[in-house]
Amino acid sequence: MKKVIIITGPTASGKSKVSLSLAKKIDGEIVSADSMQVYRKMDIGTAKPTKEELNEVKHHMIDICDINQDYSVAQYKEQAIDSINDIIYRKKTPIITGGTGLYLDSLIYNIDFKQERQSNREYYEQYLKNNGKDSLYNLLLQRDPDAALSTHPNNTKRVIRYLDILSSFGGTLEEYKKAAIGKNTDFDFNIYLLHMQREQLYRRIEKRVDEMLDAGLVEEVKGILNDGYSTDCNALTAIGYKEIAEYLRGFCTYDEMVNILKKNTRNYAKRQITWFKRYEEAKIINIRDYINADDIAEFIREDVMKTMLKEEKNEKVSPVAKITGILESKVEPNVDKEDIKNERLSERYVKKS
RNA sequence: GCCCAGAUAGCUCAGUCGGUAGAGCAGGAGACUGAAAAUCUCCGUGUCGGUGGUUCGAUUCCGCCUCUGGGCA
Repeated sequence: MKKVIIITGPTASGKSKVSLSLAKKIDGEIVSADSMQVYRKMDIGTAKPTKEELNEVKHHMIDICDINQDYSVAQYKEQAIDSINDIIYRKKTPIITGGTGLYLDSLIYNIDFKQERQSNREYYEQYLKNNGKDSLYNLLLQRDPDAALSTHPNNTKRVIRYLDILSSFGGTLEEYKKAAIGKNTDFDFNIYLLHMQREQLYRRIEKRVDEMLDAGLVEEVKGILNDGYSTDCNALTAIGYKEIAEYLRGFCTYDEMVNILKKNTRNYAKRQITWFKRYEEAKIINIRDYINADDIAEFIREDVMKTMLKEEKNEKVSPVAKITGILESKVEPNVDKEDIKNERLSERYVKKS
């Protein structure tokens, strides 16, 4: 199977540097998995790689659409898969880097977004305006009770999405999901998750926000707004852009804006961490065990080589080894769920020897 | 030095006509399949500043002390 490396982690954990270093070591190319770096002109606030870095290593899925375009996972998945195949065809290794969990999922689980015909989102948005969220939720409750119970009436965005799926798909949401997933991908993903102490991460985030502001983030946002883009654009709901737009409109002071921006970034990082906890196959790299990004990249390079060797061996000796492996990994019956999770987390930690 | 107002959750504060307390923010946990940097859910025990007194019982009333504001000298 074709080896694909994924490097992820919360915002400001240093993904870009590590992937850049790794790409140079193994003659790889980087495929961004970031819902905001796809937009042109949004450079500072999305922590996009610099021009020099973009020249040093080939990057994909960056600067591919305009701010007023509505981009989505469906498009991302298709384009990213094309890029990955192209990279492999040219005998190079794809390195997927980014923190947008949904985009990563679309690749890892090979989610098929092609089964829907057309969107009725606007219809349901209008319905919500006219009848309120409870009525909207009742609509979903009638059409697919399980789908309704899997979300909350207040989450109107998701309620609308589910109604939209059901209106164009036919079956239940469960059936829709089954149809979309479950197919094997052509790729063998090695997932690396950058991790650090929460306190340290928050300090890094705050420092990076200051650096972005020093680098002229306010000017960047001002420029975008002067170009006539509406703040309703999807792209401009990004952290950094929405807060500064508010500040420029005079809704808060500069200092208030900075604090809100830092807080929103912290909260975002926390949500990302929650998402990544689901990647049980991921190897967790505690950055405190390494000297710098280069050191982490070197570890990943060696680790990928090791897993490739192991897989080769397994293919010759294998089935038995694989089966015993499964038999040995029984779960103790009366251990707390939380304990199992913590145990798994610690098992997944990889340290430099 | 004197007068006044405070001292309650990490922060800002509410409250208990005396029966050991609760909001907002911050923070934590979680969900997530075509907006995802989006959207949404759940989570509040803290010597109620210290110390003595009154009382069956004090964070609440009274005294003293400490600290912080603000005013007068």
